[in-house]
Amino acid sequence: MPRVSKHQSELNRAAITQASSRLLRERGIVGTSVADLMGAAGLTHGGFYGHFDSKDELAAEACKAAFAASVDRWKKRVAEAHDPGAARSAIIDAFLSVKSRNTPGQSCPTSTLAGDVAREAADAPIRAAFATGLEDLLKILESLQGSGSPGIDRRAASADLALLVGAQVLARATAQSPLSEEILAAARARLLVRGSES
Amino acid sequence: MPRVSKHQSELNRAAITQASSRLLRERGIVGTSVADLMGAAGLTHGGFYGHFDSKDELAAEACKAAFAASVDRWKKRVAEAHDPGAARSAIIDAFLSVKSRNTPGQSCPTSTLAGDVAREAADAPIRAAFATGLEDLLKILESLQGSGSPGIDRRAASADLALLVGAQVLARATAQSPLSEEILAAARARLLVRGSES
DNA sequence: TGTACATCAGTGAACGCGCGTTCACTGATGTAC
DNA sequence: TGTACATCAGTGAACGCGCGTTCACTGATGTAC
Repeated sequence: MPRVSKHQSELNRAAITQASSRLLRERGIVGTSVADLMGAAGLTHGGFYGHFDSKDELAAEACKAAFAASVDRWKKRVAEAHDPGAARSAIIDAFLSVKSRNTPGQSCPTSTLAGDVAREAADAPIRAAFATGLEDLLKILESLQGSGSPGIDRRAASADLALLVGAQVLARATAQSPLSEEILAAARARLLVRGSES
Repeated sequence: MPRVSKHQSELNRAAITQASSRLLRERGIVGTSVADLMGAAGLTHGGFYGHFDSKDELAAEACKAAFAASVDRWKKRVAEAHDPGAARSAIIDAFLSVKSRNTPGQSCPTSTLAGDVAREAADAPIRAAFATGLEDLLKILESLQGSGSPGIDRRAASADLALLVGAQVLARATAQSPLSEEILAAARARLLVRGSES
């Protein structure tokens, strides 16, 4: 059934972006085909280039969407928490949860896409999307540190995020082994000890 | 020139494993073809299945080789250092160096292969190789913590490794941005402050 | 030590398949009157 | 409001290409005598 309404076409584009945001996190950029992405949005592959210039461009859009979802989740946790330290703890607990480890398609793109982005060309559009999204998340984490010094807060946020990402990446790579939950627990312990210190 | 001596054949197999160890870290498992791997070892693709049962099996061998190189490097640093704390610092400095960021093919597989391994099937042979290699590195890091408690040393080593891996993975994904070296420096600072505390 | 020949490491063409991208086509949408 | 028709979102076949794997072949290796 060809020619769909303008409104429906916009919904279709959004469906492609959302489905891609999930699938690319689950299977990686190289591991997912355009036909897979279109199929997950309920469409056939031929219509793809009516919405996007290339797979690379879609990957960047999907990356942006994934970061936007993480930013929303983090901001919601900040709004719901009694104080910055509690918000930071809530973000850490959710990030390092076994549920998050088992559902990469819903999880933070910092952990699920970093390895893919690292192998993209220097001018690949997803690189800019990744760096911008990472900066957004860093700013939120920075606001929850409370050392009194912007420079110290910034460094603390960067180290927090690196520890979160490394733990989840290693936990997923060792998911069949006891090492996996051991690493999540160790990272959580170090992050929360630091949190109560400051 | 067909039929090569038994000795040469063993050298060829080792060359395939070594070249693959580098290429798979640089370009990823899905991003590298069997022809690429054989070509890098100076051979043509047809002979591949005389040495390995499948690309998956080679990937596991290449992963083992990469971990063996890391273990050797870490042990060398331990042997050369005046005390465990200095060895830990030397390992951290090397792991988080810009040189290591820019040469993923020579760097620790924990940071370069974790994302790929996370997407492999539960029974893929590289998963077992990765978990075993990770355990070997953890044991070395554990021996350098010096808290006096094996449980605390173990958790500290796991958190150290997660922070190292996360920082390097994020640094590579943001290599075109100032964020990259900022993250490496923040991780280094947190790890070395902790080191001087204990 | 020298010869005859079976073995088998490596080659390169070929297998079926899926990739990203293009394009002629279809027919409902949406606009001009 | 109703009709005529140009537009264009989506379809599915096709493009050239590279993938992992197989296989008939080659000729140096290595063994049996």
